[in-house]
Amino acid sequence: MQLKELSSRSGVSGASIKFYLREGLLAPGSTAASPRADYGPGHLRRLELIKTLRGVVGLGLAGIKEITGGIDDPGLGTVELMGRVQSIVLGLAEEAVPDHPLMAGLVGPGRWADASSRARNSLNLLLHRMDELGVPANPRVLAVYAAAVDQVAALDVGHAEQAASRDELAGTVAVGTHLYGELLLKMLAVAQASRAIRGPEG
Amino acid sequence: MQLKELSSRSGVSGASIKFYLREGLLAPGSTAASPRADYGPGHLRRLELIKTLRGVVGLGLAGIKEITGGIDDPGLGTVELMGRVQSIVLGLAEEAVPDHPLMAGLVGPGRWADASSRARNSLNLLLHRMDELGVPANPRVLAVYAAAVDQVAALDVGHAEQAASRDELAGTVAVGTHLYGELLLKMLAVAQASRAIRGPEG
DNA sequence: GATCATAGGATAGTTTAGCTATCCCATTTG
DNA sequence: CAAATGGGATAGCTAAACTATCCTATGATC
Repeated sequence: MQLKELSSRSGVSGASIKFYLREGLLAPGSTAASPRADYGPGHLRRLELIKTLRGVVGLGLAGIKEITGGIDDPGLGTVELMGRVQSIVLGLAEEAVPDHPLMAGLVGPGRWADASSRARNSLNLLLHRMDELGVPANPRVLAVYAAAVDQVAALDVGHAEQAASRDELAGTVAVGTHLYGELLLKMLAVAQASRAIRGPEG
Repeated sequence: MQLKELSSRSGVSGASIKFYLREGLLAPGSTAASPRADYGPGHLRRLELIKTLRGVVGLGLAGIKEITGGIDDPGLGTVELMGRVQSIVLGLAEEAVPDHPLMAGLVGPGRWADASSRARNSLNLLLHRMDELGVPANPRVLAVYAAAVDQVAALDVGHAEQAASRDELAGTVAVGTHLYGELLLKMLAVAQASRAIRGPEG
C-alpha cells in the first residue's frame, strides 16, 4: 500500500507518517517494485504501536525510538526486549552508584537476589536522591513496601505470552506496566484517603 | 528586599521572578513604602516551593498555580490543602463516572468507605479506561493490590505535622507523595525483575 | 542637585517537542 | 496528455517555560 492508504488505515496523518520516517521510528517502505514506496502490515503495526506508546503510555519520541530500536534488533531476545520496554516506561536508570545502606536490608540472598541491575540501580539511585533532598526513606515504610510489592510480584500478570509480533509484545508490556503502575498508585491514594478520614486507628 | 536580592537569595533569575509575578504564582511585593516593590520572607518561601515543585516533583506551572492558589486561600483548611496537593501531584481526576463493577468489591462499608471522592473517582475512571483500552483490570490482581496498599496505608507517613508555613506544608506533602509513589513503583520493578529471573515458583 | 544604576512593566525572542503545511518535481494513473 | 499523488526538503506552528531587550521613572550616591 502507499502512503495515503497507510494514513487512512492507521488513522495517522500523512504528514506525521513522513515525520516518523524522518525520525527513524518507521522503516522506509520498499522501493523495489516502483520508486513509490510500498508499505506493508509491518508498517501498520508499527504505527499502531507508536500511537499506543504516545497516547496511552505517554512516552516521548525518544523513548519510542529506543523501543522500536529494540524490536528491530534481532540480537535482542524476547525477555530482554520486555525488560527494556519496562525500563523505558518506568524511567529506570542505568547509572550505577554505590549501594545505599538501606539496600542491604532489601536485596540479598534471602530476597530479591540477582534483581535486574536496571531496576536495582534505579531504586538505589532514588534512595540516594531522597537523602540528598533531605527526605531520607523511612526504613519502617520501606519494610512494609517490600512486603507489599512481594505479594504483588508473586502474581505474574503474565503479559503478552501470546503476542503475534514483537511490536504487539512491546505494546502490551508497555501498556500493562503503565496501567498497573497507575492502578497501584490510585488504589494507594484511595486507601490513604480512607484512612485519613477514619483516622489511624481505623 | 528588592528584586535583585530576592533573586540572589532564592537562586531564581530576576527574569523568572518577573515571569512568576506575571503568571500570578508569586504575589507582588509591597509598594506601600516606596513605588519599588518590597519582597519579604514569604516571597522567598514561595520561590523555594516553586523550585521544589518544578524540580523535584516535576509539576507544570498550571499545577503549581493550583497549589499556590490553595495556599493563599484562607478558606481552605490544612487537611483540604493537603488533599488538593496530593490530587495534583498524583494527577487525580474529579470527573465523576458511574461506578465500575469492580469498585463494588473494593470500596464498601467493610473497607475504604467514605474514601475521598477525587481518589475514588480517579480509580473508577482508570478501571473504565482499562476496559476501553481492551486491557480490563484483572480482579485477582486487584484483590492483591488492595491487600498490599492497605498494609502500606496503615502506616501513616505522618508528613509535615510540624511544617512552619503552608508553603512548607504543601512542599513536604508534594515531595512525599511523589517520592514515596516512585519508591513503591521502583520496588515493585525490583521485585518483579527478581521473580522473572527466579521463575514463578521462587 | 546631577548622574548613573536599577525596578518594574511591556514586549519580543528562545528552546524543545511534536507535529503540520507548503513547495517542488518526478511519476503515474485515468 | 493532464490531473493527481508520492516523497524529499524546508519552513511554520503550538505550547510550555523561560530569557532578553526596551523603556521610563525613580532612587541612591557623590
